Amino acid sequence: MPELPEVETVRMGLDKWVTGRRVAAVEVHHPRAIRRHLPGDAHFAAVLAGRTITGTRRRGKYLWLPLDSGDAVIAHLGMSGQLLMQPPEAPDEKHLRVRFAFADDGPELRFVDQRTFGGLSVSEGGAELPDEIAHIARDPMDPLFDDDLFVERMRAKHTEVKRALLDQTLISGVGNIYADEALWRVQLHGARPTDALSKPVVRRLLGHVRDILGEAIKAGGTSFDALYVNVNGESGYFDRSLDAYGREGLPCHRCGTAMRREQFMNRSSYSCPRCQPRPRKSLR
DNA sequence: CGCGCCTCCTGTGTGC
DNA sequence: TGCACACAGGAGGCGC
Repeated sequence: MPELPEVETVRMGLDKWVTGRRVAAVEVHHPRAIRRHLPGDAHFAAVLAGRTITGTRRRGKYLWLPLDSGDAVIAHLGMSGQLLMQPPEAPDEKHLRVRFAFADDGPELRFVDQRTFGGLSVSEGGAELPDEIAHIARDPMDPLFDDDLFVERMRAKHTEVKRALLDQTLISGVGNIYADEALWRVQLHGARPTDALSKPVVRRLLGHVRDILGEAIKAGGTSFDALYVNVNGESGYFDRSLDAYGREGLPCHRCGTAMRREQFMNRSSYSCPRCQPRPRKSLR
């Protein structure tokens, strides 16, 4: 369940392995792994062959590899995607979707994805910022993220605060886990209407989001099972310090009340019934 | 146009 | 033991 910290961990791990290397050949093992590429898999592989990767970039949960052609390879890990560096002789993973072999015959880059919610695509001229992800907001770790604009935009929305946190066009990089963690810290129930939140509360919420993402990057990303593994093959361990996510029935780390789980947006939300009371009036 | 629901996908865990 | 089903959930697409 990679969110921003996990994707950043992958990006950092990948950077030293792929930057400056020339792609020799790309094999697509599963058509669904290539997204939004109408010319097809063969074309995808053809435009990448012979290109040199010039770096690694990220916005929110999206990752891209700028190429010397000015194009870029976009990657989204979805639920279970992994980007692994493997020696060419290593046996294929069960869910290997795409293989990048390099001209130097060194370690391969492999995209492995069990649930195929993730995918790769080529962005023409997208080395700086792919058009395909231009609609994704800057993430709060981006030096150019505009705090005032975020506060203004959130308060202008007519929705619930957790929905807003998960809206990647408002703020990117936050997923279900870190949204619950930030809401726990600021002591808000996720169903609280955004337009009724004060500026200081939204500002504090943003501060917690930023803190949590930063802490998780430091810890190397969260993981709950073997699905998420960073580029070096190590699982993250931030889950040891979670206060809300996955803690149904366990005592709140602040007041000791048993944490609750609710269905929200077709997924689980965890909160403290005492510190995060449900709003009296839900929307509509 | 804003908002919110549906769907895609497969391995794991649970209950009968 | 085996089957059925819930669950994990990011984000594009679409309906209201």
